[in-house]
Amino acid sequence: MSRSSQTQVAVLGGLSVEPMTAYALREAIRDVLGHFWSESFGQIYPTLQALEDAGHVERRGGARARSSVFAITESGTARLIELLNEPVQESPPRNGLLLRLFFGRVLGRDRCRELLRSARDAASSQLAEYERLLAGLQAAEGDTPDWPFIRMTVLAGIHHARASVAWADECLDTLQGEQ
Amino acid sequence: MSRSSQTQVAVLGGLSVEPMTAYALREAIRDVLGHFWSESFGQIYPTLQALEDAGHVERRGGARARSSVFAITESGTARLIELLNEPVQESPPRNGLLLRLFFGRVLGRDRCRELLRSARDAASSQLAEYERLLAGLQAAEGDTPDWPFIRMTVLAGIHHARASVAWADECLDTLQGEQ
DNA sequence: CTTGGCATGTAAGCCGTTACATGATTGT
DNA sequence: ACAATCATGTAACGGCTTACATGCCAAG
Repeated sequence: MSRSSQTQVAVLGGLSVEPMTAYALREAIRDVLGHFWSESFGQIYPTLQALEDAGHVERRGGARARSSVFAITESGTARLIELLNEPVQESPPRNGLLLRLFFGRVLGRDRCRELLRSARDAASSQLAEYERLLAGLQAAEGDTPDWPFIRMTVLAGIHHARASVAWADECLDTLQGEQ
Repeated sequence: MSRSSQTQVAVLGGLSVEPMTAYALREAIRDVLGHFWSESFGQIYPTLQALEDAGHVERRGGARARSSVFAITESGTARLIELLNEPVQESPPRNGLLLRLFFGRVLGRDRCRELLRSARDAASSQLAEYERLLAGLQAAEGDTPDWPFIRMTVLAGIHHARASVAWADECLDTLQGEQ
């Protein structure tokens, strides 16, 4: 599954919740999927265009009028289901923090401690943010059929943030006091 | 810090351990950094060339002879330290599994369960692999100055794999029995 | 009447993967 | 001899980000 078809998932999925303008879609992707997904601005418009050409979305309102709203069509829904069923393909790992720590001998223990502390702090505040988000979303969406699925994505963030905090603490322990 | 300078980190860091051929470097990056970093084939050669032009590495053996070994120079070591000290820049998140689960209402509960089970299995076997790796590396590298840092990178894998297993289990619980 | 936010796109350019092309060496 | 592996590159293509370009509308 190429990157562009994953963009189609985000776009069709967004429109499957409700019809909206390209601009609103862009904001929705950033604000709602932002924890685990990103699409750059320059991808969304061409993808919408391609989906319109293929008949998977339709444009309501003049072609260049302000606020032309896109809606998913029946064939678009079928396409979305098809794409969702394609195998998940992971992108190659590229963790800049671990790359630096791996060469910690060269970087120096002190600087490694700094990196770990800031990673710990970042994960810790992210954890707090996810927990707030979970409570907020439960209040807002707790009754919708989407809720159990939305909850999973936030839970993933919580679990990973906790793991990052525990990992950084353990690493800081091993670097403590030595040298 | 652009991607290409992160490639330079991997290349210079690899050569800081010991001089080697481009081919060996490629394998080292894949096998040793593979858990958290990847470089494609077509990046390593041009990067080595650029580093040679800049005087950060030197080529020992004929320009096109077999087994021309690259070694890091003094200025290369300085450059590596400089690069390691640049701020870590995260790549934008793109988690295909969460993207699918988010639209779980469309994908269907059964298929979501399958995705979660296979994610759980993958994380679980990865966890076992990391634990084996940790033991193996401790035996092989336990006495070197690099060991504490190598250990951190494997620990990160262990913590995250455990988090993934716990998360998937929790999600499967919430999907169980309903509907 | 002007600032800021809504809205829609295009284009340049980097980054990176993959496929292709070539040949040497080593083991069988 | 031949296959596998070591070894070194190039080039095309695609994905994605960023910067640019344009204009409407509402509020102050």
